[in-house]
Amino acid sequence: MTADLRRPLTLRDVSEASGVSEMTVSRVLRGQGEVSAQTRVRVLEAARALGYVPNKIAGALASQRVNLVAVIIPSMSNMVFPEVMMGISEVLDETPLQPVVGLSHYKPEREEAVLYEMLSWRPSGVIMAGLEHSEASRAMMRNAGIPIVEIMDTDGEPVDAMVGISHRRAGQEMGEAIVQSGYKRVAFLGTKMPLDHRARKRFEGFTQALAKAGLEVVDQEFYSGGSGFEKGREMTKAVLDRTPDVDFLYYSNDMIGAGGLLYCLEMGFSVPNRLGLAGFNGVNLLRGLPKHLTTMDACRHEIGRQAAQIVASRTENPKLPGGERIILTPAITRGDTLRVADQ
Amino acid sequence: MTADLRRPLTLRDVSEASGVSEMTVSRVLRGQGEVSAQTRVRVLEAARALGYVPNKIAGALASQRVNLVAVIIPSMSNMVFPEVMMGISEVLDETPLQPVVGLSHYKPEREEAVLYEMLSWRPSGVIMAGLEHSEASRAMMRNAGIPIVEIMDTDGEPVDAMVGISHRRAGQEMGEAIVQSGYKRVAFLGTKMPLDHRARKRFEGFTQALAKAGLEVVDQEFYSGGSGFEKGREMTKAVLDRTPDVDFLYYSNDMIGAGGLLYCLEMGFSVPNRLGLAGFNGVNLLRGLPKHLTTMDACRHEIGRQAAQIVASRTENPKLPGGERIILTPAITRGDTLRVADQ
DNA sequence: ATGAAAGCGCTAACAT
DNA sequence: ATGTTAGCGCTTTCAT
Repeated sequence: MTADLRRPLTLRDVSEASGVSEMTVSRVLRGQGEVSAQTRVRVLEAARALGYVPNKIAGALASQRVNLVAVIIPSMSNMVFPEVMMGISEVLDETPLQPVVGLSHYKPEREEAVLYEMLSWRPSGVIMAGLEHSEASRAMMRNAGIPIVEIMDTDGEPVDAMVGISHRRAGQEMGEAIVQSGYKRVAFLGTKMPLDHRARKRFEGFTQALAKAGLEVVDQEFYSGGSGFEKGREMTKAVLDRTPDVDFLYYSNDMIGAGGLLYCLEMGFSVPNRLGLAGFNGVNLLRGLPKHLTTMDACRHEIGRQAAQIVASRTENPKLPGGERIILTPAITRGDTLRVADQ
Repeated sequence: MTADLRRPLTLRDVSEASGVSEMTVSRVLRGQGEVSAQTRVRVLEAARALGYVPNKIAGALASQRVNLVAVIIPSMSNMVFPEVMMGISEVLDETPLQPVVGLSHYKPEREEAVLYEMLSWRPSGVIMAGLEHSEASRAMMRNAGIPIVEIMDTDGEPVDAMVGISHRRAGQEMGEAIVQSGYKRVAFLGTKMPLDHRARKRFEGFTQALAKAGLEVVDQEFYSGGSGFEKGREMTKAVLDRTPDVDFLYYSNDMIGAGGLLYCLEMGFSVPNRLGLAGFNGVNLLRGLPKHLTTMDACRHEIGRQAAQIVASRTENPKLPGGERIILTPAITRGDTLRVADQ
């Protein structure tokens, strides 16, 4: 059935096989324009028989339309971005748009290279994690002439639209909850800040909330590299050895928080009375630990949905004004590792 | 600096701004062909000043070359594929090739649609998870005229190249190790089989190994949906309630295995003496649990590297024969949840 | 309802 | 070292 030439098939091949003009074949294959039922069938059969796969490169060049949305995120391996992706996919699945993912590995220069590469394919929109980018990246986004949505973080100025939560506020709220619960000797455990702006902002909001209550972080421990349980254990041990009278551990993500929690339970600490813990992210993978870690949902799924929705709407109706600002409000999941407020 | 027209910039704009022909501008921007240092500088400056981003669509159409590698995997959310992706990226980063990921969500019809979509962009190669595909998918891959590498699994016939491990053999070896250790009443906990061919093959190899020792699986429990600790706990509880005298639990992945392990320890079972456990995958995220789960490394990183290497080599040298078959051999990580052989 | 011509923005191949 | 010409495989636009 399949003609075996060592040349990719073109519309012309389908046209010849079906005896219908290239133009009409194109119309059938795109399901666009008036075509008689009869010719439609002839074309479809010929295309299937030949095993024709349209060349979107030529199509895109001719139509000046590319149904791709560039999604640029730091990493896929830490459980937060896959959930954002799901939200994006859910919404784009209802449209002709398709997400294409690029990874920056938290490096601005890599982010810039990925952005350049993706823009060179002329996507319909860009969804980009974070608000901190190289000046060149910002310039590219400003000049791209397509919807740009910066996601996750809202503490700063987007190039165009933004969807996210205030990480400063998130840190603040957790700090306040901890103060409310009567903890006094609080430690922070997290990623090395320069690498992760959102963690830094949470830390800033957090220390600010403590300061309001006259408290300071009594110890801190930073790491870089993948976050697993073991990292959480090690860091927790380090803090507890160094500062035995600490009474609260605030982790910059749930994964290290969970590792820390397991360590504390093993060491026989009474959680949350002698020692409280909290993480960040609401990783539901972790439900099933001996105790539920207190955490805060970062609204990742909803962020993905809203960002995709903005790109979809603006693609469908390019006259829309742009500059959307959607600030979601995360809530604390109290879990079992923060004692109830003591007044 | 940046000219502000509402039309995407073209090579011609850079050509006019620099007073150099389009062709030479193209050569400079691609770093190809002899160009005097002087004109190179003029072109580069003009391009940067304008904020020109090349149009790869036009470039690809003209050159008939697309430096994209289609990677089609079931999902990103279960920790096994991100590691494969890292292996792929590591190798492709040394080449002009770029991975583009598509997700099948374990559905053959979705896989087919994603493949069609990706092939329509005329990638340089395809890396596809698994050996089981719809007939139409196999036909597309056969006719694509580019390197096709099927990964993860080697129990079957690939369209072109394959890189992976034998999951049947992996199940067998774990079964043999369990028998060796003297366990007699073994249960299996895993995904619903039709959804996951590799889990099914492990199960088949596993039961076969038990059968050789005159044993049968005494209970089994299946689930669908995301694998988290909680699923593992629930399934484990179900099995232990139903079959209290079970002495070994074999899980189809480490995530549910870890949930099960936590449950067993909480319930006070003596692990690995009264009750042994094993998982599959070697998720190093999980190091840091109270006990190391016995598991088997699926060589995911190496699979990614080798697959990418095949695509890279064949892209660089299209005359290579193809049909590569790379079968990796996973090893058991004994951990703390399988008692030592008792002869 | 169908077709013919022109051209999308680049690069291969061939001048010079 | 640089320029010219002719497409790449489609879709847009305009005829019929």
